[in-house]
Amino acid sequence: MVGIIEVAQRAGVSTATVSRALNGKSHVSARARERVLKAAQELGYVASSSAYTLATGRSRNIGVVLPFIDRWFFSAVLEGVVNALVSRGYDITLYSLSGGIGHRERVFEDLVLRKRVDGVLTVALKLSDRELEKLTALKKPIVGIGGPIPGARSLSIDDEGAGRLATQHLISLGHTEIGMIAGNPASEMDFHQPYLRKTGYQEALLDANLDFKPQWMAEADFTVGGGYYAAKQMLGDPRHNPSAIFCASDEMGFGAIQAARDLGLRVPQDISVIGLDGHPLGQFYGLSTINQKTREQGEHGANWIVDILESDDERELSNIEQLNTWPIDLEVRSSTAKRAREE
Amino acid sequence: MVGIIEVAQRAGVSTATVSRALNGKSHVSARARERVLKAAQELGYVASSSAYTLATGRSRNIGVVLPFIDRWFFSAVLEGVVNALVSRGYDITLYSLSGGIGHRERVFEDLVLRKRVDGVLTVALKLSDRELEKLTALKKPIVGIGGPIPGARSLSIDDEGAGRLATQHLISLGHTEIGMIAGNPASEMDFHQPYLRKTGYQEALLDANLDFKPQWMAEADFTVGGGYYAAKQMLGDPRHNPSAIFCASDEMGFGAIQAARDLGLRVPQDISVIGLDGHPLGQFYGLSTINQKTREQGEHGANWIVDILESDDERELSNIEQLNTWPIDLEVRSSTAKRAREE
DNA sequence: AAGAAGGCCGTAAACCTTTACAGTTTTTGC
DNA sequence: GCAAAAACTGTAAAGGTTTACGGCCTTCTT
Repeated sequence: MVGIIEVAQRAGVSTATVSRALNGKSHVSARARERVLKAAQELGYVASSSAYTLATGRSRNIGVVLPFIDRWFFSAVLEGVVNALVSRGYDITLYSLSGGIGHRERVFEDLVLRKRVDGVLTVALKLSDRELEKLTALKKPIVGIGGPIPGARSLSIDDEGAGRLATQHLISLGHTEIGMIAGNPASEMDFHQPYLRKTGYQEALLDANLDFKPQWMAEADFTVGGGYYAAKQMLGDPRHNPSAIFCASDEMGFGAIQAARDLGLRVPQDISVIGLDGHPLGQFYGLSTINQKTREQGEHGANWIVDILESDDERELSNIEQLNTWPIDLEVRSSTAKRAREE
Repeated sequence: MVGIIEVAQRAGVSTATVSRALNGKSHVSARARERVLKAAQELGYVASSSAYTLATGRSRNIGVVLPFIDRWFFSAVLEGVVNALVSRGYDITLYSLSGGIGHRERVFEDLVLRKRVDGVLTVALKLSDRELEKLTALKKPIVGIGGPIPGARSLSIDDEGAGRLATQHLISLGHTEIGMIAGNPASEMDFHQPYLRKTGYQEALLDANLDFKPQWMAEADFTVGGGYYAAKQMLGDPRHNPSAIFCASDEMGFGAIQAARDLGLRVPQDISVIGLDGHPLGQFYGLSTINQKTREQGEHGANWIVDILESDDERELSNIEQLNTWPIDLEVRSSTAKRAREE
């Protein structure tokens, strides 16, 4: 195994100089630097990261912990995170909590803490006091994506505002009987996004002095199938079917569109549907949506935590934002249109 | 920061004993072990992983490199990999190549090699000779999922056989005009799955003495939208529209079903569709498919590489399989049925 | 031309653990 | 009860890097 000593010998300098040259530090003459670089290149030398970490206390590694991986939202965030971190020269260590009970505790106690990572990025997780305490005790920066973390920095959309905006879009098209397919408790993330989105919907109705009927509120599990089933029940009942539906996720929106079609309803002539996410399939289905630019959220969160890590200066650090409400876009496509139903 | 020395002092033993006790080695008395465990618990001690790695040369960390993360196949594999590795006490370092050119080289040269990982798991990647050489030179085990790697162990389905089986299923239902939506070169993975699946399809037709028309072969990019567009062209042409279609991915199958419906064709009465993947949405769409049990592939690959790492014995090592063809299941749902078209 | 300043460079300590080896205690067999 | 074997324990080296500190050499100023 080729180590720093071999490089030093070949370049005719000391190991200290090699280290300085390779890490781009100053106090190295141009000539020495060049020789070191050449020697390292020839020997194919790369510094051992464990030795580096041991000596410096930094691992250039961020722990990312998610509840699931194979659901669209999470994999999209992760994609953004990975790209941003690689560009900035950081590794990522991945933890998923989907392995069941016990898993979670193990992740936080054992794995994250062993000085393995410089910082932690959580996605849609509410940390327990104990977990938060452990993390802050180690002075590791934490950034949460997808919900506020008390006592730590976090980045998320305004779920309530998003629900309101989606509903207002439907109202602005003249709809007065507006249904919603919200999340159900079983699928609740740690942050109660479902609840917040529902609140936004209700507020928008209230503001517009519109009726609200309990039959216009259904719950589903954020999946296409769940949305399909819920929409079918709601739209299939001739006594009080709405003329528009707001779905708390795009995937449920896809299901709702399908349900409408299967019931012989045309979208958007007979029924308008709006989702919330910005799922790539939305374009295919023509689903109007609130785009929360998921991948960019991941990128931003990742850059943010690196900014924190690399600002040694205390003053500089305090310039870094503490809380970030991520902007959302209303994207109107072909699944929403002016209300056409005769009274 | 509490280190092994503090634990040793508190337990009244040497650091060597602490290390042995904590790592479950033998040659420690029950009494000493107990005291060490207690002291460690009280102090909240966890060993520094970098020091551990430096001393032992093992990192208990597997590098996983994928071309993309936010596509279904890859995130499903990843989910399986993560679960399996966490259960076995390994961390995972994630590398995605989706960041563009240059990225890939950097990943292999810089990151993977720095003794950061004990082994490498690649998904749907064909390693270049140089990359393979680097890796094997370091004696790091490599396992590839989703295609054979010459000179390394790998795990994949028989893509050709899968294509044949899907086609045979359609033939067995009496179909004689069978189309295929294959992958296009732009979306080709490193392993030419698209090509292999196409070959299987053609062989099945040949075996059954069935006609093949060029109009029955379309290419798409593995997405729902791509499948939709391709199917619409194929099914919309009254001169030679097939009565069944095999799609090289489930997502294209979803698109094909949608295209058929939009053309007024009933699935499966007018047109049968079969996919290949085992995508969770398949159940919703009633899509018949070849299930390749993606997540389990990930789990298996992960366990495999850990088995290799933990078999110190040479003989034991040789008992570990070298190549694995992953079994597939034909899952017949409601999108395929007996040919009903009159001649 | 001498002194000062500052840029370079090397030595060696520090980072924290594991483990070979040697030394000590306990157990076992007779 | 004794010798031999086994089990346990401690000391210290090793693992590969970074970096504080001090010394040396240039270069510039006056």
